[in-house]
Amino acid sequence: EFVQTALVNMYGVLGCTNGASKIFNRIPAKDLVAWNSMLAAYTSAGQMDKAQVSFDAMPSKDLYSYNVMISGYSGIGAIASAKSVFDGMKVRDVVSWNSIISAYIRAGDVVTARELFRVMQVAKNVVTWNSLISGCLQGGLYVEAIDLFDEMTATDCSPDHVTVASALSASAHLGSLEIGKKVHVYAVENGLASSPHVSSALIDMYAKCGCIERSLLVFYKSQPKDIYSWNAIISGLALHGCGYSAIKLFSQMRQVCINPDDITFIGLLSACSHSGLLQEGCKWFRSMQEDFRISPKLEHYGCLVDLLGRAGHLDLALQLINSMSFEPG
RNA sequence: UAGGUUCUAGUUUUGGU
Repeated sequence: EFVQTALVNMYGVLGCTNGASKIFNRIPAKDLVAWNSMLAAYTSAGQMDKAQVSFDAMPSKDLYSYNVMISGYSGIGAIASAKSVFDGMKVRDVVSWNSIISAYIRAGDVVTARELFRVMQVAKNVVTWNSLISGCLQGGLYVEAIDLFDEMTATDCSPDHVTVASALSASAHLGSLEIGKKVHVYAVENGLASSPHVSSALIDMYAKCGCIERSLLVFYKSQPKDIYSWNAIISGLALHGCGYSAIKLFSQMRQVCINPDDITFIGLLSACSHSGLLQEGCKWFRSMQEDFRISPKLEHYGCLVDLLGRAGHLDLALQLINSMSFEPG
């Protein structure tokens, strides 16, 4: 029974709801956890019709069942359905509150998320705080994100690496080296500075706050360097007009077998653009498609149009725009 | 001996869209 439930979960994680339901149907005595696992498989695949049918058919439900439904509806942007599941609960735990708060955040409604955060009757945990802080970031409310970080440090719920990465991102958007440094100090003092999320956020923060030297320092010290860190330093060098350094790091990245993604090329192309490297930019734009099989997105075209325009080739820039297979955003 | 299931996250072009 435990084994079969584990299989249902495995199929669920893989997004294979057919496999999950086959296993589920073969379980002779389905307990509540098995039902919840089947529900989770449907909700994480976004199949809310099937999830709702299972939910209604369940012989009994617990907090997990309701919470899974809230996050499922949240995931497909059905905020009204998420709310009605939440409202239908007699007892709610912190995960229920976190799920409904995230639902409003995903819907872009930070106002309601903030209200729920303030009135919730169960103790907040680190996810509650992180959810609202991340909502503020998505809504461009960077000062509020930092205020929440400060408020959180005064509670008995300590920030974790997710919180710190978010606070660093807020500092970066504000361009405030002073705030960013404070968050960095907090991270070091609390043993959170070596997480990959925090490392890349530090690299980004120092670069955006005008301090490319510190950004490079963090980059070289960080271990292991994941694609987020590589992308952050390449974009950072681009921002500072260090085109050749960006290209150099790009080739180092490939030497250590990190595969560039579409974000890497936005950084690389913008580096070429900021440094006026016309030939290089065109070369990498082609290479991106031919060697890396990455089809250009709006941002890549934007970089290249900018590059061509700055070099005085407005005719070629226009030609490129006309060659796009989709309408400019 | 209470176990398998639920919530948050860092990198993104165009100097002031």
